[in-house]
Amino acid sequence: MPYVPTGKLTDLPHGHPCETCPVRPITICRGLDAATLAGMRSLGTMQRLRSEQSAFHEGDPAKRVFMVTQGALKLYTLLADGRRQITGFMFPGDFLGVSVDEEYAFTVEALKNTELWWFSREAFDRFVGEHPQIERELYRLAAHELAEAQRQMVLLGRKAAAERLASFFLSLLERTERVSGERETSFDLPMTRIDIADYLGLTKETVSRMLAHLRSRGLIRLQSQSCVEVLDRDALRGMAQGETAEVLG
Amino acid sequence: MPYVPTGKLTDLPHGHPCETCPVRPITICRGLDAATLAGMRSLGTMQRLRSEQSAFHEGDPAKRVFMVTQGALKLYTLLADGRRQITGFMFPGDFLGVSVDEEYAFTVEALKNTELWWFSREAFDRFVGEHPQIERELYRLAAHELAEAQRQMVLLGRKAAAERLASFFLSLLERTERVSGERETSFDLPMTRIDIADYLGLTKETVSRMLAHLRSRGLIRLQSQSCVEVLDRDALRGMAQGETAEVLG
DNA sequence: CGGCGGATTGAGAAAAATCAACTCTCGTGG
DNA sequence: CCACGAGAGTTGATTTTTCTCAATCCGCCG
Repeated sequence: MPYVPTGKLTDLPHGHPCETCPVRPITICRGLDAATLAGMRSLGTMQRLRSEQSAFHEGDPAKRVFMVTQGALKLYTLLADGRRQITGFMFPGDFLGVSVDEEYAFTVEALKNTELWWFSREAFDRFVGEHPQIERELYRLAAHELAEAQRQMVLLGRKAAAERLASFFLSLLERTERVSGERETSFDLPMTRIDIADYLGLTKETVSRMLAHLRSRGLIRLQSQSCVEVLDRDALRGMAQGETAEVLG
Repeated sequence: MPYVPTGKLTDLPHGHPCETCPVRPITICRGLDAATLAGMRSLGTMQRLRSEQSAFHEGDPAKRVFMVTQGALKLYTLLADGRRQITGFMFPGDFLGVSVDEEYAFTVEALKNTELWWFSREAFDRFVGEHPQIERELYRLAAHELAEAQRQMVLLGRKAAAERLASFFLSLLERTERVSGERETSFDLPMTRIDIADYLGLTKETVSRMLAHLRSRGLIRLQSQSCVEVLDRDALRGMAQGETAEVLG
């Protein structure tokens, strides 16, 4: 029976302990067994990034693939006048295999101190050639990414500001649960309000206001500026899915 | 040297004559050679759809994969209250291999009379198992799709209405050129204004207004309601990339 | 020729962006 | 240990963009 990603860690084919992120564009983050990952790592070079340092920039020749082992990163694209769209975040266990173009189509920048491993494209291609089962896995994972990308298109194209934030929070909560393997009621926000805004297609002010709105409705509580507690998960999900006709009330 | 999709038909690895679409989410449309396609077709069943008929609906069990041979289709997702996001269009040569989930995450509906071939997932999996080189090709094509999806996120998250329309038109023009293999100055719009709006995250009225705006600026001309002639390609590209600070002038 | 649906245009409303002021946090140094 | 300051975050007022609602136009098919 073919492996079908469902977003639940327990459904992974090999039970690899690496966690998953709900929001990743060209990143591939799961489904490789420990031996495979060890093999990949033996080809790789470890690199530490301090907060705000970049692994690479949009337009750099795409010579490397990456795997995150610690920390968190954001992926973004800039328009000519500086407008920025964050297309995803990366967390430990996420893999970035941009075997698509000559140049990176986006910039990858650390949200905090981060450790990652990189491999040359050639070494990676050789490795994949020697491990054919990876091929299919990569395809399935890429297809899973595509489904995520579609969800993000729905969010950006059709959801109201409060719905976007609710969706984002739900994704982060579910990711936290996949990592811990337990039911969770709170999660961490390793990114700034501006980063959230640039991911959700909003401004930092709107993010702030919608945060206040979700709070005043009793859906969430801020344990700190970067820790969100979910008080009413069903209502949050309802809002994320656009069930709430009157978003502001 | 690994095959790297660049969007140009001449760069395809096998020179398969099937065309490409600029806008496709989980669709995979190129890179398979004629013999492979013939093999796939021998497994498949031909199906004709009349305009507005669906190949399948969001939530249907995902038992089939598809290949388009004639016509055009739209892929969309609905929110609870009926808001719709079109995540892509499919054209002849496009392949839809949703080997991701138990259920389709979107609806596929014909824009006009359309001919497609479907295969059961099992038959397709078997076929791919017998043709391992397809595996890698599928991964590369999916990665290419992901890059497209990212571009669409930038469009939906950060571009103004006129810029979205300009980007869309440029994509369609470039696709038309890839199909014909020649420089083109006009292209067809097989979808309604509402479809365009739902693809660009706008309303039909805004699409209409921005169309008028591009026209009044001399960037395009409407040969008919569904045929756009590009008069100033550079200006259109400039607008698509967000170079125009004053979008309305 | 008539009518229907798609497309356009206009006026007003709503959502979010922008601009501006202020507050809170947190790290640093006295 | 506490005061300070810088940057992040919040809140408010206003503007802009896009949406919504409504009227009309147009093209196409019967």
